[in-house]
Amino acid sequence: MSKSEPQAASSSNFIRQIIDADLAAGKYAARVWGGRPGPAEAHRGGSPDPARIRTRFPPEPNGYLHIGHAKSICLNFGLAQEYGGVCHLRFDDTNPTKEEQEYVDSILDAVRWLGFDWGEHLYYASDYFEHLYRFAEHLVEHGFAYVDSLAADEMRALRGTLTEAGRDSPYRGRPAAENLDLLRRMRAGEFPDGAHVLRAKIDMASPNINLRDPAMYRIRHSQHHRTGGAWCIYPTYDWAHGTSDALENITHSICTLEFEDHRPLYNWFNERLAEGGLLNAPLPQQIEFARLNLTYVVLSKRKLIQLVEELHVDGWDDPRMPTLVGARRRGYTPEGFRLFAERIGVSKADSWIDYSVLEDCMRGDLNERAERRMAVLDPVKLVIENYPEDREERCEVPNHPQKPELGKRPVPFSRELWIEREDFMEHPPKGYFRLSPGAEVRLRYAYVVQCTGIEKDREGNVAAIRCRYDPDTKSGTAGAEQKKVKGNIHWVSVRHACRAEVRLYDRLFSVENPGAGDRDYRAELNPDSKRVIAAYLEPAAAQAAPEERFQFERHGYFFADRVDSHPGTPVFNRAVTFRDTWAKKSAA
RNA sequence: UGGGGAGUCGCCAAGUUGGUUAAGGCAUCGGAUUUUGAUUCCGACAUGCGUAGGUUCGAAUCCUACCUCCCCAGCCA
Repeated sequence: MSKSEPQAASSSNFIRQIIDADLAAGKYAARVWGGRPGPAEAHRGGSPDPARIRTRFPPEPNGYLHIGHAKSICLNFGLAQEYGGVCHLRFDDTNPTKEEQEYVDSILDAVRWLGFDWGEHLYYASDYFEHLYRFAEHLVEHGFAYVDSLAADEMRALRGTLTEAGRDSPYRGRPAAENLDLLRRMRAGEFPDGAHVLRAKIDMASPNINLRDPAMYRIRHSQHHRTGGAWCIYPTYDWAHGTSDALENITHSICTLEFEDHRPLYNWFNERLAEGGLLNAPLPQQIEFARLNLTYVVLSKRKLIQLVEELHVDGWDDPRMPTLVGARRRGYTPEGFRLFAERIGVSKADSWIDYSVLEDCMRGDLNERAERRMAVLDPVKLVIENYPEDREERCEVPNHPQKPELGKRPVPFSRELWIEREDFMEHPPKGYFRLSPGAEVRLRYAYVVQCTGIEKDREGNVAAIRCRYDPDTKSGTAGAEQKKVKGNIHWVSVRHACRAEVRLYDRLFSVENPGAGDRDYRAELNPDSKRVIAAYLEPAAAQAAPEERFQFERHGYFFADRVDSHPGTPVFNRAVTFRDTWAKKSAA
């Protein structure tokens, strides 16, 4: 009953409890594993399953993975790791009209990026088509399935409603031999799409509508991205999913809440096949958890497609998209996502996670790993009157103040600097401790300066700020700390600055629940979700490699764009800002 | 109005074989440290567990009734 060491930060949840109980009871101890997925006969004679549990992440390759999938991926792979099991990556590719290889590739990439490894366990439901077909014949032979020749709308009419029982199809009583013949001819391609469907024979009066003789096979004469034209009948989700789990020796099949009332069906198929000796017991068990809802975000496939197709964003990997490719390009990190998954937990209660929780997880990770740099995003010139025109010097600046082991870098300093426009106020409110007429402030890692005056343009805007520096206050020199000032602002030497494109991203939507009620979510897009500016960077940021991350001091975390950024001509995306208690306080 | 689920602090979420002070995280509010108004650290933060009754020495945990929310009538997954 030994359990892997509990992860310090993780708390109990209902899935861990189920697994703990199963392990304690030895529920899966006798399983044998034939080395690869297969029916009972393929596992027979195999060795005891080396995996204590088997979970699986089963995406349909019909779109890009998003943040909601990240929760499921972390859950399934995380549980397997934690319990000495394995997690399979299985493509649920049972509907050829919606699936494409492009999506397979991007999903593989996303899971790998999140830091998970499926090892040799990469599977496809389409690999099981032959097994499934054989199983179907078995069910037909035993009177558990029949071929229905009703049209889709006729079938719907007989299904009944939420409160009325359904009625039997006139084809429900077809003899097994006739069903078998029809099924074989369906497979052989003798019938057009929609002519027949294979149905499980369960109970048309069941209060659970999923049990009213659900479809198992439909005829679809179309090319499948993996099996090509080999098949013209394709299994439905309900028929393929549980059986695929069983073929793979899955122990805990974790899915979202909407499948709760499919569970009896999931078990129905597997139990019948196990009784027939086609599948190995113990059978997998389906466990449902609440899917992720995130404020300020839409995750529905339909809406994401619209955002891309209607050009509200720049593509699936737009840094504002909640897709994993988008998050990656934004500068979010796998570690941040894993922290997020652990932090939000898992339960069966419908819940909404505030977007700031995700942001905070990213800050938490980025704070640890990102080297610091100085960048001025909204520049105004600062002229140091008493600093010689032709002089320049280097300031030794730590790459990470809390991690001296990350070393230092030189930052050039000269008479004219760019500073942040918002770091100066001609008429400061109380509590403002940056630059203002007569005020003193430290130029971070350099000197203390005192504001002596300002220059304005014709419109009355501040064109330049003038100041004098105190030569005895240079950071790192003896006595530099004598003069105490509260304000500490960053800067970049005008002469040495690198002008670079910086994309300031913000939430895509300006309301918590886009599209709630009857509103059109597209009317709730945040018009300022992307702002492109030209910023001034210190030299050490100019040579950034693509996908290099920095903290721009006093701003937040930035990520060199993986497609547009090049050393010497960097382009940065803002991943996430800092928390800003001053802005919060002054707004209040 | 059929079936299946869920309701514990602003947001998540432990706790559910009844047992005495209802974990933890995030947020928030104080305070300390700080050459990032960041980080870090310390402290505060549910006489209350959807509501109303009941059982009991004792109930978030058991019983009864009720309320609210979510899912299901694809040959989608």
